[in-house]
Amino acid sequence: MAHEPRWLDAQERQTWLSLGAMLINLQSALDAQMQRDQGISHFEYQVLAGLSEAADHTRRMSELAGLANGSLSRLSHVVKRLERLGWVRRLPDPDDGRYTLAVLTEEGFAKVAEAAPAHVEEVRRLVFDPLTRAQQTTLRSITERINRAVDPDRDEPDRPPRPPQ
Amino acid sequence: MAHEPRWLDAQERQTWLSLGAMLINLQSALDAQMQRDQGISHFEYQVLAGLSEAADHTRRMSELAGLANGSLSRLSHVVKRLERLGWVRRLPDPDDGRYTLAVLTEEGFAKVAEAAPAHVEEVRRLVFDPLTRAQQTTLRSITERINRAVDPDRDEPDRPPRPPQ
DNA sequence: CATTCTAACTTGACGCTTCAACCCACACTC
DNA sequence: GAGTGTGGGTTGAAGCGTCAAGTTAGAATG
Repeated sequence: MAHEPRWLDAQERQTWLSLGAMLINLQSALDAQMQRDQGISHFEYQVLAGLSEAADHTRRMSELAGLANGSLSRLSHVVKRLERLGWVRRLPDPDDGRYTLAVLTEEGFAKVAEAAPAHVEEVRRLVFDPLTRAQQTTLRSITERINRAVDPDRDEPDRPPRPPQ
Repeated sequence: MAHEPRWLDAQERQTWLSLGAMLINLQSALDAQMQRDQGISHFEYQVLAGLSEAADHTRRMSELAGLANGSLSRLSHVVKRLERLGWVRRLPDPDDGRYTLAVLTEEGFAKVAEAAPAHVEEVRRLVFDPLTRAQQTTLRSITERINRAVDPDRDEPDRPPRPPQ
């Protein structure tokens, strides 16, 4: 038999409602800005940006999917579109034919460069500017904790891997 | 001519990456739990829960859409499905025929009651348990600030409306 | 009381994401 | 080196959300 559930109290309830709203609305705001200004989705931007930050503008598909927080299947469909648009090329990894490498083209890089300034500006406006420095710091810690609860196998970037026992 | 964009520094970048990941992964975790245990989406649950919390298990469609953070169009499609499943009924508001009232049925209420315990448990596990009390408090404040930045016309619940000048 | 306006809601089509099935390259085993 | 396993990637179909267009009820205007 199950225990009586630990219902949320009034405080927690408000916090949860507010977080739930943010989950939806922040996403759609970022998507709307990117769609309006650049005609691409926020996810497509993340893919292009992920490539532009790689040393040779090249990444494995699986690596890219992780960066953009999407499934491999979703990425595959999206990269097919981006390839049709001439912003990305795909080729099998010469070192290991199981991997596929996605490479940013010149035109693709130009697109990211064009989109980036308005995007950071929007992130600043919606996320950082409304918060105090202390809140920004706490936000990082909060999101890292929640991310670990959601996916314990996840390794936060820039955090040294815990040494094996 | 545009100013040089205020790029994110290393700190901010990590915070933003972590928040972006949470935006996606928390949502999909909640969705996955609800789909697995109850065969419905998290959004559908929110709709049913929104009705179950109303005095007479009845709400206007537009009110419901706001509660569940979805468009009216999306809600209309979803309620059609919930109606087919026998969990919700729709009728025009007798007081004002422009509104549509959605009413939770007995079966619909039973469904929410069945789904609710595991849902709160999941919310606790993923959101509240990993955080300190102080972080929980700060989280509310952070999400409210971001929500206001995203949509300035939004009125946070349980916050007295600012008196007109 | 006719006209116009506004806002709530619905609908269908289109586009995107998911899901399951599949293919393929390499590793591992015997 | 044949057989099996594993994991990366792709594909097509099915389902869901969005968008634009349409419908309707009531308010506002004359």
